[in-house]
Amino acid sequence: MDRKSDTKECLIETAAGLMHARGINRVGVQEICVAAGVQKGSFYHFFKSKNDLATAALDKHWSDARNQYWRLAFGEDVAPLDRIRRFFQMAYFYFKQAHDEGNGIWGCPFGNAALEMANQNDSISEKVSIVFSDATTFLRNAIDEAARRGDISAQNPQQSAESLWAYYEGILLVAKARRDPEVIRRLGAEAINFLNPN
Amino acid sequence: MDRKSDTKECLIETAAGLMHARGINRVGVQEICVAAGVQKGSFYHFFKSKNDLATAALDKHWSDARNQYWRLAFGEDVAPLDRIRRFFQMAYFYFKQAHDEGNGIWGCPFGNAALEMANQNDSISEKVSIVFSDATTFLRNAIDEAARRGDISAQNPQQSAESLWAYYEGILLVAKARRDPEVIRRLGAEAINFLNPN
DNA sequence: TCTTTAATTGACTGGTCAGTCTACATCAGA
DNA sequence: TCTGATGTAGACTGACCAGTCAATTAAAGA
Repeated sequence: MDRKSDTKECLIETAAGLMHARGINRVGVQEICVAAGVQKGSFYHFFKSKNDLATAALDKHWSDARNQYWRLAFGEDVAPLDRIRRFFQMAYFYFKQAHDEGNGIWGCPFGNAALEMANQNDSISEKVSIVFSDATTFLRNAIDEAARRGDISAQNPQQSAESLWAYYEGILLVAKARRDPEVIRRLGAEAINFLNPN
Repeated sequence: MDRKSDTKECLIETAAGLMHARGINRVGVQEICVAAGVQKGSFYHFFKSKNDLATAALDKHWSDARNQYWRLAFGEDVAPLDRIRRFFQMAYFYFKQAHDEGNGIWGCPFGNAALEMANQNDSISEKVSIVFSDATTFLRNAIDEAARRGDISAQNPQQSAESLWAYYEGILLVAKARRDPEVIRRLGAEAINFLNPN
């Protein structure tokens, strides 16, 4: 069934882009259908609701980010603290490029969705929660390894990882609010201070 | 003109509450009017648009928070680093209480508005930007004083202040996403690590 | 009292949007 | 070739919503 996966995949990709750019609530099903070259009837053949599609779009965002972004940043070719530094640098490059190409700063799709849909849609909130945990684990692993090497003395590695994640989300929020990618570069460089490296 | 200020003020207060709880876009003019006991025509007598009211609501949020919250937290009765600690603790108590009363965790009204209205409404974005700068100044002043006292060695106090603010926004975002006020307590306690106190 | 301005009322407009429904097309397997 | 499942098409429904408008009332100054 090529048609099925084509149409469905196309809807998810289109929605992922539009919803990241403008927010879930501010993109219509009609608009997604037109952009994807799909009729409304087909849309509701594959998805039982718009939130269903939004959840699928978040899934796609995460699997993409995980493979093309996180795995690279946290590759074991450099020391663990450098992986964290690289993660924040890559975030800067990514958003700087998007900004220079004329798109605004869209921020973190999961953070955006969390704020937009909190207390409104459970399946999306759950998805965001899972992504947050998954992301924190990447940071946690690097922190653990850094502690094992003696690069830092981590009293509470899990909490440090959660703190770094919150910091990352905060940086993206401020950068989006100020429409200034340099925020990510400047504040991202401070991230490692959190861990009080030796 | 008592009527004028009464009706207008009532609309602003009602809108501030509803919009904080559910987001600007998800509250209708009609709903605000009903909750405030005001007719639609009166609404548009005082405000030229819904965004106009939203901006006024943010103004009220900030003047309230500034007077009842920030001034208290950053009172000079304690050492500057303790003011920052107190600020994060007060945030925890505030959101914990709201959570226990059955309201969800609504997060920071300015961060919420920033993400919701970014690339959509300039007057709201500008307002948020001003509030962010103002908030950062509170943190900046405390950091400067701490550095003067030798409690910390601040190489770049402005950047440290911005980092702390981003961290605060990130904490509230994660707490809202996870619907867990304890996030604010746990991660808030780490905030001061950023400044590498002596 | 008369006049002008401020405030209020609530029906109405035009538009948007999520989701439905019925009819039709395609295709795989029997 | 027939059949049933899968997918496509797009008009339609009903709800909602921001903003308008003409008519009315209240207050304020001369």
